[in-house]
Amino acid sequence: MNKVLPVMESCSSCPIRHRAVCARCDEDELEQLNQIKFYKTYTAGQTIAMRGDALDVVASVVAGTATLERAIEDGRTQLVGLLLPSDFIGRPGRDTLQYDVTAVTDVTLCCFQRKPFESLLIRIPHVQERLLEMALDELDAARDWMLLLGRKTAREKIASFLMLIAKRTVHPDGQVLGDLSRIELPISREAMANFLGLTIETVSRQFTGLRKDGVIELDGNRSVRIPDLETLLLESGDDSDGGPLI
Amino acid sequence: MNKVLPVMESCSSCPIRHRAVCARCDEDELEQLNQIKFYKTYTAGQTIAMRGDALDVVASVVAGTATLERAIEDGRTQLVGLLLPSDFIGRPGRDTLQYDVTAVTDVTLCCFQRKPFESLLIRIPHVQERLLEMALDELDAARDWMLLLGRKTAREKIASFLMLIAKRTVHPDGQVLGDLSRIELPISREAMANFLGLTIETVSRQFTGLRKDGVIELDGNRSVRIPDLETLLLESGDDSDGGPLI
DNA sequence: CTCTCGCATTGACACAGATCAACGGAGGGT
DNA sequence: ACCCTCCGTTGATCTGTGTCAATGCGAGAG
Repeated sequence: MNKVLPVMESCSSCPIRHRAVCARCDEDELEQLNQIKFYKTYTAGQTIAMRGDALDVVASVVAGTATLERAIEDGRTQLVGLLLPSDFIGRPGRDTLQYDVTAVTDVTLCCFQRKPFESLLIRIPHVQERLLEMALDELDAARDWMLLLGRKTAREKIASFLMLIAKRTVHPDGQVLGDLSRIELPISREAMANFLGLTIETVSRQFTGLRKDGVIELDGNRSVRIPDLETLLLESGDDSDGGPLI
Repeated sequence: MNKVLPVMESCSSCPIRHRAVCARCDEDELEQLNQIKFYKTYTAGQTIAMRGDALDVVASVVAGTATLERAIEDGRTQLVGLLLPSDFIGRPGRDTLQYDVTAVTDVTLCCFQRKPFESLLIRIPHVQERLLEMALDELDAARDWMLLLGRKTAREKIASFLMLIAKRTVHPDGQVLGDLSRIELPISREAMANFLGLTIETVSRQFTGLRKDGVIELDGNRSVRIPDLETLLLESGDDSDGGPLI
């Protein structure tokens, strides 16, 4: 757990700075936020919260990966969100959770009791504004995912997922963490299947297909090298126009 | 267009009351909102806005149905939102649109110039709060739809869609508009297919299937009678536990 | 070192839904 | 009345992905 410390360090100066919630906070406001924050850690596989639970905290992911999922009784499961460092969990103004939250690796959360956090929002309106912006970003992401789930082929789904992970392999402050052409998959084949609306077998087959076609190279199960990001983008079925790749 | 007037009437007292944005507005605040609002109408089939357009207004649907959709170049299209009366279009803080907005029937919008609306938000913070709440509602809806797109069968998708329309066949103030067991489909088979991630042929076949099994009765193409809502819910694959049907 | 256990891969086959194609029926213009 | 067009339905067939089953493989325990 040592390697997460630097991130926690940065977190301690402003608890949810990762997504620039507090970009405009002054010293006094930061101090107020710091007073109500605390850290909590979970081990891989542990349930963080379940659907229907009372939601008395909001939190931001400091380290590790968690999933947000929705299931039907017969076992079918859909991953509706992938929570990577800097992502936000829980909502002011909501008192129950709609989804199951699970730690897929060891996870460190920076938490706030919801009630004090909400009162703070009233005093610091630009944080409220920022929360709306974050919610709208998530809404856009969810809608893009709807296009993927409803209209893309298995191969395009895998390519899109790899692009997503590549894009997220950057530090919150904008710096690229490592070589983009080598990414570490944060989740298992099963979680990917549930994220993409596929089965593990199909996920596996598509990985082999992309490997045989030279689009990706596999190094173990969790490490993927991407010789050419542009080729992968082409495979993802997304519009290639407009804007830089990352 | 005569029949929409009553709704516009109610809208004129508070422009976006439909989703209770202004539930807590006092007379003065309502007056401020009324000063910057105006109405705009579109005819069936007309494009309201396209992806990438500058977004200089926000609006609420007063009458009619519009769709929010995302497409890839090869023609594949996914409907990412269905806009019924009381729904909100456009976002404060965003200046371009991410999706195509199309009127599928004649549509009346109650619009606000975005900039004045945003300045108003600063002066009326509880409206900002309400916007966050609305965004989170939409996020939940989008995530539920992800489960449908990724994991449900064609029959379940159709049943879920019918349940959604049945649920929305209520007046914003909570009163049921008509008999819930008879619903009018607001969109064509093609739009349904794009909403559910299916083809028109499959949509058609599932309708016939549900009709033959006595789950629904069809009266023309756009009118559906539901003898037993509970049966339909069962077909939709949703958890039947918890809460009233509507 | 070997045994196990959990995850991933691969193969054979089945099937839901897509695709291709023909037909029907309502509405609107002339 | 007629035709024409658009939309929906139905049928025949194809195919991508799911299902079932066997095998591989790395990590941790003993």
